[in-house]
Amino acid sequence: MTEIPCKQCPLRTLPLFLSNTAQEIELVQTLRRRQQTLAAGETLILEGQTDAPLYTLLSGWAFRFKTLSDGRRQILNFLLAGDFIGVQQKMGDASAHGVVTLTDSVFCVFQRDALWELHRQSPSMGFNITWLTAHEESLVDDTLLSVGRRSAEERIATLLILLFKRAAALQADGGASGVPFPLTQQHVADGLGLSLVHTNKTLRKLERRGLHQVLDGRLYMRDVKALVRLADLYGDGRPPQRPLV
Amino acid sequence: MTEIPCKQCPLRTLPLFLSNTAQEIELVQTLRRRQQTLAAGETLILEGQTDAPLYTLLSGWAFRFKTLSDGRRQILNFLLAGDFIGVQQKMGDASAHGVVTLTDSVFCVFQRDALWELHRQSPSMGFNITWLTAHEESLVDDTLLSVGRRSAEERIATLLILLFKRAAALQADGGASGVPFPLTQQHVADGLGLSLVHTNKTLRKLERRGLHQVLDGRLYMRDVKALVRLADLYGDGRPPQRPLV
DNA sequence: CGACGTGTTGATCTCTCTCAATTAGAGTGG
DNA sequence: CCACTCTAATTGAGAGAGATCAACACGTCG
Repeated sequence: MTEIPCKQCPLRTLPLFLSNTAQEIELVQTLRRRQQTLAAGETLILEGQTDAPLYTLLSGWAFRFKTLSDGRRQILNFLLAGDFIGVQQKMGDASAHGVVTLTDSVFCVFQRDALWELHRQSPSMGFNITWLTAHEESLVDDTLLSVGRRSAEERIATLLILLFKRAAALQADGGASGVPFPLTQQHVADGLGLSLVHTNKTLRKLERRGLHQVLDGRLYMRDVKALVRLADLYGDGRPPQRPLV
Repeated sequence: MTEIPCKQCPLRTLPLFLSNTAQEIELVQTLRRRQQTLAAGETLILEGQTDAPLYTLLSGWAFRFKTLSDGRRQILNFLLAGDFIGVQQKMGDASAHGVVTLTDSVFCVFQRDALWELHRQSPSMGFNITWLTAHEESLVDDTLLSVGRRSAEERIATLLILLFKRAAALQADGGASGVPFPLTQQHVADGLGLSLVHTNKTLRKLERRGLHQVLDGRLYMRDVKALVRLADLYGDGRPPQRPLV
């Protein structure tokens, strides 16, 4: 597979991403070491691995996770094209989480001090990385709210909506034809702190109620209103309604 | 209350914090607008508030949280001296979470574009902020693992250990005399996705078993080994033991 | 002194987990 | 083409961790 130069990175043309100056793109190109292709289900970063480099997910889906010693696994968040991987660890540190692909994926691999060089040579990109990191945290915040305080039904509705939104933003039709849904029910369970069996039953219940449909590896939203109501998500920016008492 | 110049910031002398050049301190001083004092239980940032500035917690305890419209609350993480607050929101954005104090607290308030100025004028401090942000995310990751996959006992053990560690790092004796513990059981419950009643029962169980003690607003660790075993926390860097089958 | 916030405990109730079994592809090898 | 194996999805049944409901104790405070 031939490597695509940063200048022609397919992600750059998406409306989701900021446009950069030619200089900035050149800088990124300098720091990029190579591309790495992984098949579905393969491990990019081992939990506890030291000296993992900085990656960017160029295409495909993956997820970050942590496990307990008896094997219980919690998926921390799902990674889609454009996401950073490995900002967390200080050089020399053990990675606090593993990363595994959900689909065949391509990653851009950066030299280990890329994060610092990026800050040093382009404060504006450094600022963006801080912001992206903070934004990723807010995704984990959302999941924590779900797992801590939402019922199984509500959690699943929330996950479907949020994943759909993210995936839809990456495709031209904005999700009209559904979005890829490469997760198994085990992934959904591990992402929401539920058991596999209960995840299955809840997923089926919502599907039978006509709220959504997973078909052939794609997710279709059939009743967004009902899902949003279930998830108790409020439109961007509007403050949550507090209880009247 | 007189304001302390950054040069004499009490946090700077703690071993936990990086030393900065005189220039960097001068820069921070420039961007700092004022100090703000809040009593225990007061709100620093309202959920959904727009244009919240950037803060730093100079002294005291606080927490970030999100709520559902029916009042269910999830505490995302606890904030101790030295923590940043408000890196998440892009300017103009609504804050995705609220911040409330647990004790009387003092915050440093920065002008809204401080984050950008810091990056622009000191890439090295910008880099540190990225790292701190990533580190805060990893705290949320830890909590998500707890809430998603640990039992009530395990969650509480985990929380006690992690809070103790953070608080102990801020005091001279390293926690030998216990650490402040300004949380009510409701806070513990909201931080761990448990009900108040079950939190109480579990807390009492661990206390009766001699694992810890909460006395007069301070937390004492009585059997760290047992707590660590319960929490399934492994020492820094050692990879988790995977199940043998 | 009554109101309120916090902690405590007992008694149910229920949501979700665990255990068990079945079905439906997809891939492999003979 | 047909067993055979594996993974993922599905469904039923029973069990249990944790939620909810209800009281009460204690200290603080106006």
